[in-house]
Amino acid sequence: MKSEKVTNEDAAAFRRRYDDACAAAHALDLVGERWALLVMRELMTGPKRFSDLRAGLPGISANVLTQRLEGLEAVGVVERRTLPPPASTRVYALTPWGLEAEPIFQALGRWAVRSPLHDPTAPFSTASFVLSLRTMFAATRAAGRSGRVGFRVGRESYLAVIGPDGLDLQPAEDLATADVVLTGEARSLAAAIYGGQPWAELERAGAVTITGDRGVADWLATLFPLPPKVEAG
Amino acid sequence: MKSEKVTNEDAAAFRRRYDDACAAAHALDLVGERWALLVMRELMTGPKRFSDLRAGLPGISANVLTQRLEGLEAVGVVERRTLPPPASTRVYALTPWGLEAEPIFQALGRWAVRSPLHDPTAPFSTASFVLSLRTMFAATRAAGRSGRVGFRVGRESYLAVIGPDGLDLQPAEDLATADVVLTGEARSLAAAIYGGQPWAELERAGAVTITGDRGVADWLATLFPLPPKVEAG
DNA sequence: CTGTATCCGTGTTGATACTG
DNA sequence: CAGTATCAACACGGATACAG
Repeated sequence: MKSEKVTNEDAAAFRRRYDDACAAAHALDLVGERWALLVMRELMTGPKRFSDLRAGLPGISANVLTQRLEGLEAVGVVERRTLPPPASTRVYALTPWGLEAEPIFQALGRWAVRSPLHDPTAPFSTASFVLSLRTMFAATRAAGRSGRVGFRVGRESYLAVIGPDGLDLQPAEDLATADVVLTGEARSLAAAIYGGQPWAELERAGAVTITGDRGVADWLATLFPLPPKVEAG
Repeated sequence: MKSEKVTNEDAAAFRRRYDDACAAAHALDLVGERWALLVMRELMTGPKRFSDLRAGLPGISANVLTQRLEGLEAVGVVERRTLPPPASTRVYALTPWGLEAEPIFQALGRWAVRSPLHDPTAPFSTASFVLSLRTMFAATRAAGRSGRVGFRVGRESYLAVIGPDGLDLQPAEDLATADVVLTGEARSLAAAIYGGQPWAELERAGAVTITGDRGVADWLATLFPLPPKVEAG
């Protein structure tokens, strides 16, 4: 019934657009709907299935996720893929242009992390954690030293390569080349990296497992400083 | 009547918040509602009155603008001020932290300007124009040369100082120190600076008036390159 | 003249239940 | 697992009336 009356997808995607030539306003036409940017955030670290997206987006309902994926696909930000057999699963991925939206998340995150109302105890998806590391890395703190840190969060794993060119943090199946591998929930890893909680404490609590060079883990926890909070309103 | 039932402003501002520790998600809790970021955009170039905001936001209704201003004030992004007599007008201004949100607009704008669906013929507010110049300035194109360009758009005026430190573009009442002053609608100025339309053509059409060194105006129009469009979906 | 509050039609959002 | 259908609540936007 809906598809009978709508002549093209653009009309559906732009039901309520801003009438504004400003490119930032256009960005909000494209990805300003509720949940749209968070769907993109989940896809920034790689293709995901429908249910993986739901898992990383606490509170989204299935129909809204469907609508957002359709809308993002219509404007060229997301594409559907079907994995080759034997998986044959349908996944959603960002297009190359969608991938270029990462600076938007960095700007939003850097700004909002100063908010006095920010609640860091809420659910924290793996994609958020990975993006936050890429956002908050302070190259000046690394001071020429280099290292390789593996992360295992849930079923996903990532490798962070810190060197003279900064931080390169990407999904990686093989963490054998890492100096140290940190295993745990995103929230626990964040507690050490952002909250200053000692690794040993998290290990005792069973929240984190460290394999390899603990010195590198301690060093890592000094590389992601948070800016000071704004005075509460 | 509203304030009788609502215990605090946070409840009103967060009726529909994401349950997510990600700072970018929190940013959307703060400023992700429809119109909120565009209200901030209008305030990025300085305090404005209610009716000025409406003028720069085609399509917003008075009650929605009131709601957004209340919400942004509640979270510490906007503050009300009353100008000293004899003006005694109430204006809205960004707080220092609100002003720090400019990188968000730059990231959004830089990303969306590549969109094949972007319509540059829509209304273009003065604030958008000024922000777009700050966003798109390419320091490498200036190549060591310096200059001072005044802009008069409607009743507002701005001074752009281009030098070794890049571009500094701020509101300024006195444009006497400018090498050249460009007067016209934002859209006309953008046609030359972004669209490559010759100044002379715009002058003949009565859309732009140039006072001073035309060579500086021509040079200016080379300093704001737009990235290539993405292939249409 | 500058905002603010209220009513109301319309469309979007989100929870539950359900189907391929 | 991957979505669709239905429905209630609420947000948006227009008009209008009101307050400083």
